[in-house]
Amino acid sequence: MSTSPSPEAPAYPTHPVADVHQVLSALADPVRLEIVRRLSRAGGGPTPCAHLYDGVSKSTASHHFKTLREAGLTERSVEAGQSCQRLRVAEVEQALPGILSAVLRAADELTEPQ
Amino acid sequence: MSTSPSPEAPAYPTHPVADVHQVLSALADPVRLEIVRRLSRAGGGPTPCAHLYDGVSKSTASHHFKTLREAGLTERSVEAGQSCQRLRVAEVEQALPGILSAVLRAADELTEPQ
DNA sequence: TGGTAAGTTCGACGTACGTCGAACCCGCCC
DNA sequence: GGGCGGGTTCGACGTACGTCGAACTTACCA
Repeated sequence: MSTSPSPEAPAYPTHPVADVHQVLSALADPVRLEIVRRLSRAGGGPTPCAHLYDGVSKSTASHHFKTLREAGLTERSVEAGQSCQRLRVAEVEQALPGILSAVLRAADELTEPQ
Repeated sequence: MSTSPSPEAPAYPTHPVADVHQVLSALADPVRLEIVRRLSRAGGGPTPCAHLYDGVSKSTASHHFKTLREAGLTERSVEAGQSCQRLRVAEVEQALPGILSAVLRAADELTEPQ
């Protein structure tokens, strides 16, 4: 009752897209870049956390999710009881035109040298 | 060996453009981003080191120049006795299409908010 | 032949960052 | 109800990074 003032308490607020420096720092870490890449592959929809990383512990991954959210690159939601992240493609493209797509392309070419 | 083995000893070799991670890291530092911005403003030609930074010591600036060179973003030359840096626009654009221009644009808009 | 100015290199130092395990929370479903 | 799997938070720890001043090199100039 008195505990929750609003029906949906937003414990994980969506941040505005941060400045170039912070966004570049967020994207510069290999683990985070991979998360963003998978999010992009997922077609822009909310994706369960567990599908987004390999090789690091849950706590480390959670920390990276937080960093990405604070840079405004992703937002959190809960779908069917699972915590999910979504890439804010449109918002990021508007704030920092071209950066996300260029970085994603470069990352893809690194992975698939073709 | 007191003498140089080759007539033109390249003490400061030009590096190939590094991978996305290293380039993003290089660009993520505010001091380095400013250096790159000024280099870009200079029209792509070699620019004396002293014109490229404010607020940090010479040794710190020299360290940042080295980081940029190792990421393949810049190269060093000597013009009229002065040490100069040049932005490798074409090479970076070919290796990582769109990234440099997008970052530069975002940095400019940060500095000149329209 | 000094002297000065510009750059680089070399430690040193403090802070920020990535990483982990443990503890905790929350929904599910046996 | 009790256990379980997925996430988050909280220290703690080690390393990487940005910063500086001092020392050194080189080039230029009086």
